[in-house]
Amino acid sequence: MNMSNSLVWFRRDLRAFDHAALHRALTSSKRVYCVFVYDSEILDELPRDDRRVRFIHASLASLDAELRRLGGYLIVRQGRPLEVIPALAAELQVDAVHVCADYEPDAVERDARMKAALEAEGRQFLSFKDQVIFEKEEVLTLAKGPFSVFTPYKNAWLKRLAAMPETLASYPVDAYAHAFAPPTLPPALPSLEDIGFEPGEPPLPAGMEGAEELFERFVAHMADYGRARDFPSEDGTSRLSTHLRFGTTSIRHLVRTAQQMALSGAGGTGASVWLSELIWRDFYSMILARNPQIVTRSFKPAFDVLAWETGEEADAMFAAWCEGRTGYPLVDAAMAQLNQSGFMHNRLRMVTASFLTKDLGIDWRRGERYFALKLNDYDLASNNGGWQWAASTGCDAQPWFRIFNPVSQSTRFDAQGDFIREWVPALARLGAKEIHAPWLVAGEVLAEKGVVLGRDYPLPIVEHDVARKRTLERFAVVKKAAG
DNA sequence: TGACACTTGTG
DNA sequence: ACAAGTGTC
Repeated sequence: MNMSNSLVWFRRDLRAFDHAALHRALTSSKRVYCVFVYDSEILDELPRDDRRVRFIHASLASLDAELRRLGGYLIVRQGRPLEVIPALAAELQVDAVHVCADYEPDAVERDARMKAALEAEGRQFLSFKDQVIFEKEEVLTLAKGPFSVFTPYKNAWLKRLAAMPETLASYPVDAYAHAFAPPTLPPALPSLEDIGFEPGEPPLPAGMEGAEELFERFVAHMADYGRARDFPSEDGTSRLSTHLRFGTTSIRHLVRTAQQMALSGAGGTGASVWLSELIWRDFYSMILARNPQIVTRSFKPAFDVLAWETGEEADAMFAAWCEGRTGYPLVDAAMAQLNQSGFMHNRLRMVTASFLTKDLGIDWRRGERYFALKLNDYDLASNNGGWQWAASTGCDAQPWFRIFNPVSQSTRFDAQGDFIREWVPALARLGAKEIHAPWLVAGEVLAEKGVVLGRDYPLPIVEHDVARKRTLERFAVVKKAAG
């Protein structure tokens, strides 16, 4: 016992099991307090019906309930963390503030300032790896350098994990629960209204129970994941991204399960395909941690010379993309899914990102910001990585001359048109033959099914084959510089 | 974690 | 015609 009082500051780790900071605090202190701060600087920017705030709010209730079951409780404050945390640390007379490390550039800077502020008052700021399996220095090339291509990174990652299986060990909480500072008052978490938001339900099952419910359902379908994950109408993905974003589940728990299922054969090939997706998450986290400039610049600097479309017409095109009015049914269905639910299937993130950057010639940063505003699972590292991948400006990017055809993506991955019909009601009566490219269908046939293009559904705002040629020209200027 | 233009091979 | 294969962007 080297400390009397400790404070665990929860950020994107909203759970009370397998938790690095909580485990360390409980095993090193006599009394452990827990706090979450609604960061007013972040909240002020959000719409009053923000789905993620609802998710956080519901997840905090789950976290507080579990902490109380264990004998502790959650303190919830609102304000600027750099003011709230040091003040609370002084009020509770803690020796240390424990956190799980956050690798986003803004968080890294905030935590550095927090550490300085706390140390100036004689307190420690202790940060622990929790939200990734391997941090940026842990998976390196033979020459001890960074990877920038996924496949060799993945191979080295798997090798490293095989050499250090203890990396997946849980950080137990319940066995050390005696160290929780007991609650002095009954639960009194702030309501959504209290923090200035409209009341409402979270967009998906929230909290630790929500994560486990989704995971159990997914595990039962793991064997088919490799195939089903590519078809947006099948709902074959885990849907755990939001839980990974807010730490209502544990990455070690997920990787452990995926690995066991892959080794035992219980998950077919699906388990190892899904494990790859979890490795992508570590990969992009590492890429961002090592290259914080990619938030605003291309990973490959040569691509910063690209002349993206700007001006009024581009703005109108961008608005049409945001609102799902491009005239390409799969793109519009995907944007409707995003706008109405806060989720977008991964296949469609690629399709819509390719459409914005390669068909409309609009800067990937504008699309990245729009996704940041809308996605429940928004994670800077993965979102930036995905956008730069699609725009061909990133590490391990698709070659710039690979341009998705929005119609063939539609016929391949939504062959029957089921996904489009679900999200674009105007096209609900069209058959599989007509729905992918309605502008190619005779007007009388469309009219029979209640569709007049330009009235009930837009004409395409751009011709794909023309746009494709423009994009090849746009990128030709960096052809030599970037290989 | 493509698509396209163009070729050759089949009928 | 049209599938299948190949080089190119």
